[in-house]
Order: sequence, then C-alpha cells, then structure tokens
Amino acid sequence: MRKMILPDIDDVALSQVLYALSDPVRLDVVRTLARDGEASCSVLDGGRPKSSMSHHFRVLRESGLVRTRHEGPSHMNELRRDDLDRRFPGLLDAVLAAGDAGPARRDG
Amino acid sequence: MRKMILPDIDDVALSQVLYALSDPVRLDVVRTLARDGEASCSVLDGGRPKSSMSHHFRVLRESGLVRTRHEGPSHMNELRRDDLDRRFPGLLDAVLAAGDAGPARRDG
DNA sequence: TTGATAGTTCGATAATAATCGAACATTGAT
DNA sequence: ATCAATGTTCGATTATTATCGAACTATCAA
Repeated sequence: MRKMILPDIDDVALSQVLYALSDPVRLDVVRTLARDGEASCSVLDGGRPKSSMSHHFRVLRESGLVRTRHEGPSHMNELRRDDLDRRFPGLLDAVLAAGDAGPARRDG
Repeated sequence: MRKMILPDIDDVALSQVLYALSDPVRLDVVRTLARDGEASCSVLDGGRPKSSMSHHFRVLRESGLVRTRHEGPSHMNELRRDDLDRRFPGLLDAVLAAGDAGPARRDG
C-alpha cells in the first residue's frame, strides 16, 4: 500500500472540500464521523463494496476532510475538525447543522 | 425560452448546493454576486462562451443559489441570500469568508 | 505457514458533467 | 420589418467521476 495521503490543510482548495462534501455517500460518512468521533471503514460502508468506499475515503483524505490512522488490520477515520475550522471557519459547522442531506419538504 | 427555474428553497438538497459551489467558475460567479449585489450574465462570463455560462447559471438556479430576472434584453442575477441563510444557516457566509478558492499557500 | 479480516489498487464500464459552436428566442431601437 | 445585443437550447464531444469485481497488501491469530 502506498503511503497514506494527508495534505497540509493550507494546500487544500475550497472547491475541493465542497466537491468532496457534495457526494451523498461522502457527506453521510462525514456526518457519522462528526457524531461518533471516529470509525473504521467497514463501519461506515453502508453495505457498499469495499472498493467503492475506498475511493470515497481517498477523496475525503485528499480534500483534507478526513485523517486515517492504521489500527491493527483496520483503518480508523476521523474528521480533521481543528484543521478545517481554522482553514475554513464555520464551513463544517454549517454543513453539519443542515440536518439530513435531502430536501426539507417531503412533498408539495 | 422555457420558464425560468426558481425552485422552492426547501426542495433544494444540501448536496446540490455544495456541488454547485464546487465548480471554480460558479464559485467565482457567486463571489462576484455577493460583492456586487447583482450582475448580468455577460458581466460575469470572464470571457467564456455564452453557452458554457448559460449552463453554469442553470446549475446555480436549480441549486437555489441564484435568482435571475429579465431586465430588458439582459438577465440580471442575484444571490438568494435570505433563502439560503434560512435553509442552510452559515453556509454561504462560511463559503464567502474563505477568501479566494485556491490553496492558502502559494508554494512549499 | 496457513487462514481470516480489513482495505487498497487496478482495470473496465457506465454515468455525469463541462465545453462550446450553431441555431433559436427575446428585447429594444431604428 | 430589420438589425444588434443578450441569453438559452440543442447536439456533439471530451473529460471526470462513480461503481464494483478481482487481485493484491498488511495485520493478527492459531
């Protein structure tokens, strides 16, 4: 396995973070991490194939949203809250405050 | 021309807004509108083809970010700040506070 | 070493989106 | 009606991304 990516938060572009967060699967991962503190990849996969999730975790890492550390055979993920709050103040809070990702109304 | 799209802000999903903002061209339009209040499409095109910009404006409208009104032959665009601030409190502020879209560091 | 578990990487495919020229529509002026 | 200006829509192309099986890597236990 190649070295884990952990970009300097100052090298991350806003567009990059917004893009990473714009995918419902990844947004759901971020929400869960915000609520639960940290979790392994398998806990967060929602039944999706490992290869699909591995892709999403890579996007989350490259965009500075998530840090992954190796803990035995599993990988524990956590939000880079401090880094993000410093680099993009209020952004993560606003995203997490938005509740679920779907429309606020169920019907018209 | 078909009727202008102006979705109820409650029908807009967070993912949708984040996606719309994740494109540098569209993010730049949003920044300009936040600074200047309103502007026509041609003022905001940055030299790009009209058809490309028309696509971006449609994405911005469909995601609830921008409202377009017809003013003579030109179309004036403005941010839906109040709607957005109510639906996603703090989000637009955080995005606009982030300064330019690129990495914070020019070099390493 | 063998096996089980947890993720990554690779490769192929399908889906989505960006780009942009050309044709069309709308407005306002002459 | 004709013309110029402003955008939209259409259609085709290209580029990016999501998805996922299969092969591979790493870790731990027996």
